[in-house]
Amino acid sequence: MLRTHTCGELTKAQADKIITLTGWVHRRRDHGGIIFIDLRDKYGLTQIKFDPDIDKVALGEADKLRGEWVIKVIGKVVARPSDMINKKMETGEVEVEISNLEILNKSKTPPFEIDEEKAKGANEHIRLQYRFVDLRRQKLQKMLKTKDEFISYCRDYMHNQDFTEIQTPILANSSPEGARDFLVPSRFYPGKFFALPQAPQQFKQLLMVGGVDKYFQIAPCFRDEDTRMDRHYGEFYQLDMEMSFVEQEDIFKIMEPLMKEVTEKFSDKKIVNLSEDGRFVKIPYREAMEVYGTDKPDLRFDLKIKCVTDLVKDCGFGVFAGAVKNGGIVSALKVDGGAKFTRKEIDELTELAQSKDAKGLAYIIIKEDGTLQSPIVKFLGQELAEQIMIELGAKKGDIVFFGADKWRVVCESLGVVRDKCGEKLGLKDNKKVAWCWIVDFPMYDYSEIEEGRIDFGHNPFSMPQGGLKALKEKEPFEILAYQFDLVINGFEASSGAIRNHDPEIMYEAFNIAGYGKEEVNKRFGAMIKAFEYGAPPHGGNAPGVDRILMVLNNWDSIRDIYAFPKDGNGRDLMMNSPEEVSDRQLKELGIKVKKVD
RNA sequence: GGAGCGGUAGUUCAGCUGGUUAGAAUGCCUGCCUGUCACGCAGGAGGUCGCGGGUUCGAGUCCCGUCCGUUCCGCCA
Repeated sequence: MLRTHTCGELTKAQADKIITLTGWVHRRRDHGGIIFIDLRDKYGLTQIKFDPDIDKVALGEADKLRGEWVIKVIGKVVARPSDMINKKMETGEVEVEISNLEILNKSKTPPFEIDEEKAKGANEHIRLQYRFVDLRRQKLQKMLKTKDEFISYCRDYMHNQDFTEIQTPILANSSPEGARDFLVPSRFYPGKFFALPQAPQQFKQLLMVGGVDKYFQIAPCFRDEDTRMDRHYGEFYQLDMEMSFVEQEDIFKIMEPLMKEVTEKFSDKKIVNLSEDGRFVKIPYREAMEVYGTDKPDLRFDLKIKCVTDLVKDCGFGVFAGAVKNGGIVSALKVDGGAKFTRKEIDELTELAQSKDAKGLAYIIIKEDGTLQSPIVKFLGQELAEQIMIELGAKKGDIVFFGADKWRVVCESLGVVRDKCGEKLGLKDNKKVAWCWIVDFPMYDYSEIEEGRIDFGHNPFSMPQGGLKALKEKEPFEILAYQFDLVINGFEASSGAIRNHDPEIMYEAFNIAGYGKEEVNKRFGAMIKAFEYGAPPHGGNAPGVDRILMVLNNWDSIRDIYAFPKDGNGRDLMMNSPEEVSDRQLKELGIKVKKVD
């Protein structure tokens, strides 16, 4: 080792020892006759000092030291007198009087400062270009460590539950998950392509057929979709797991203790909103949509949407009565203390609702004197308006928002309004974690692409509740699936399902969505074939490692959780990828690139 | 693909209804300083105000176009 100690460990216990430290020049305070330098490494900061005029030979260019130079120093640990102890510093009760200095590497001045306070202001674009410098920041060092401990904790837990970690192929084939694939051209078979897995879905199910019984993997997943604050471009990691001979509840019972433990271990948050028996709350999809306006509700706060269709279906207000007449619904969201919203704030909420296709956002404010202020009361009539307020339990100082439209539009538009109000009123308490399961997702949904077509609601491999009988007898949109999501503070942490392991049910399920037998055989041949050879009932899920860590640690962006993240536009600014490749490589793969200007 | 916001010193930003030589903080460079710890003090360098066009006596500021960044929607577990 080049060093005897790290910059984070010296205390007065080592006083008078001769030691060697290495690290980066973090900060320099030059007093002429004495120079102080905070030397930094992963472990902390230690103040070293020297008189640049003494022993010029041993100290060499000590007086030229600049920020981020890498140095090695030999010196004596000195206990500081009591009035010079720096309590803000872990190593503040000592300093090192150096007698020898070696410059291991010089550094240009980085384009931003490493100092935690100053660095966080710097533009992400430039920090990503210099990620190797940015990683020196304490926050990112901590992130790498936390992520390592988190993954290691999950591994231990799964192993203790008798799960086997198995690596599934990275070079796989295009899958039906719904996202855009990353394609990898095949050299042996020009014109054919591998796809990077969007999830190891098919492989893990095949492992169940293979008798593995309990599988897990910290699995890389690849999706070529646009980024978001909680969606990293290209690749992300899931704690992917699957088990045989289980029902939905068995999966919950494996996952819940782990999620509780990691919440306690990796955050300073308190778990709220558990059900009476200490379990995670389960909310059916339909209820989640109607009450919270989303399938990933933030349950840290209690704002609820209530259906008022029956109250207003015959009222004189055309917007409400008309919506009901057209088969839609009318719902209301009471926001306690929302009367203080300004006109501008209400306009912003209206725009938000409109982003989910609402035509507008009606509201009634109950002023402090008890009168109702609203553009719609004159249409509703005073009596009905008051009746609605009573029904909702609205009081002075509250505001009530209304949605009147098709079911989905009403739910989703009031859902985004609910979420925004929670944020505006400070109800999203960072000291709380609200986990919940969303269960009973519909098996099918209307296609958004093609009018009148039936599409899979979520994952096509889920088992329909009621099995083949339900598929044959029920209206497609009435059929529920053993399909569930795990939600944390308004973020989807995981989705999972009991799978469809029966070829006959599988063909029928796909048939309803308009896929013939041949097409199913062609696209999922391996799975169907495997299911014809004794597939056990099985199910599983796959919590997103990065996203859960992001929520637990209050990190603002999923990009904070990666050592080398892509930027918001899917580029690696440091490595400059993606990049053009040589003509030779393209030729070998039989690929011609059309130049786009 | 659509919408909002933004682009001024290495970095983070200010710059009003258009008006002399475009500022601050921090960083950087030089000098002084033996107790600082976000050291201090004095001095200095550093700008094609993203780019192109227009309006105007005059544009960082107004208008149009364009590029880039960012967040959201679409998309996506």
